[in-house]
Amino acid sequence: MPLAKVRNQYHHGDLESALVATARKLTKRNGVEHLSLRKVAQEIGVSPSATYHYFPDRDALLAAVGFSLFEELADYQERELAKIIGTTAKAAKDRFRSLGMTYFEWAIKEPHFFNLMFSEYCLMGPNSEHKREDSRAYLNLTRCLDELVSTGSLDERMRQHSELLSWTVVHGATSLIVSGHLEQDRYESILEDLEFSLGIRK
Amino acid sequence: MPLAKVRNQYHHGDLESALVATARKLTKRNGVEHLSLRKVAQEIGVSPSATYHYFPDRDALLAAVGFSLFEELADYQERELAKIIGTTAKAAKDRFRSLGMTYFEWAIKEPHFFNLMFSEYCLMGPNSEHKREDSRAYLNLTRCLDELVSTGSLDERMRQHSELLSWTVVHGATSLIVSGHLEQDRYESILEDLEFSLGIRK
DNA sequence: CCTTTTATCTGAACAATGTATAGATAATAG
DNA sequence: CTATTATCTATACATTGTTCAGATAAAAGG
Repeated sequence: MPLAKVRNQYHHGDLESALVATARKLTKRNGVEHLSLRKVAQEIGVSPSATYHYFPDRDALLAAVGFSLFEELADYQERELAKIIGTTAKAAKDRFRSLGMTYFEWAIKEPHFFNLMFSEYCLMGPNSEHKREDSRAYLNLTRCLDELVSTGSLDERMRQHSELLSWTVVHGATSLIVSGHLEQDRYESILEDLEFSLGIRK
Repeated sequence: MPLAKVRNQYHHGDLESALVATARKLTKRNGVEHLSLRKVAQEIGVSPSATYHYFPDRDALLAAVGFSLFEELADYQERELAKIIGTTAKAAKDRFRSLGMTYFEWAIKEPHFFNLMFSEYCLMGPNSEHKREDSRAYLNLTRCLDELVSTGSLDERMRQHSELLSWTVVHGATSLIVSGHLEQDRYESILEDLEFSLGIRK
């Protein structure tokens, strides 16, 4: 049974994970466009050609990193969501706010990650297995909106409009701020504008 | 007086414009990450080093292309806006809808352009001369919202919330669709959701 | 245990890239 | 007509992604 052994001079043990992890680290530091396959291999202590046993090319490695980041983001959101307990209207509103804030904070903390996720390396084709409907982040949003309705904070007629609206506002504001087109301190007020327009009053 | 002469074997005449134009063409075809400085020079018929008299590096050329695209987008939006004449409430609503649709259509027609504009090549620092407030696109939006208010289609209390909300929804939905996270045919209904939540009824 | 097979990695090579530097050429100014 | 300046070329270098033949180790079969 192949144990995850430490570096063995020739056989690495778990090179695939090491490639993704190291590519993640270097992307975090220098951004997508400056990630070098050779540097990744060098950092691990392996020859450049070794990578081609696990990824057909550089793009595929970056895509693997990118898609794993969606999971990381969802993990982070769910951790923060879990901190808000209760079934009151206030708790539901806090959770809605939290979903918007965590998306933004996560992107601001690591803008290179955010750029990778929505770059041409992580394009989601029509047959992609990573789609919106399956995504945990989107599921969390729909659940949160349902809570708002059931606690009387969101009008039922607004419910169907609020789903894509919330998502696009949160993503759009984050994208604009990360790319420098919008000041960072505007974000929270945009969330308030969203809640206001959806009829979620304090 | 130096006329814009045709290729003169040695001196080009207007190499700077040619560089931007050719980089634009190749980016449109192959995307940002596959743009090669040498290919740009070759296409023009000039040596690779010649480019460094006008741009310090590849990133600067791409930034020049990117920033010029913001002007192109605004041009397109204004051309379409000019087709809708009149000061009625319906005209104002049509213009609002047009602003959202043209942003999206422009991005869908040339996704490589859209990706460049909001990539790390076109980062807007705090001292950037290309900022939101100056931007024509944003000015058109504010004017359009003022029209909606003055024609009685938008509540004054909603006016202040609608500015950033409209912008982030339009940009966010476009970004998500371009990156494949959202189906293209959802866009128009998102605009309708936005109008509904802002209280702009038909 | 030994041998064969398979998975994993290395080494060397290739073309293409961004970029720096020195020098050539043409336009301009005196 | 000469000197100066702007513009471009030629050459070179390190780095990149990628390929391929072969080396090495692990697994499988006897």
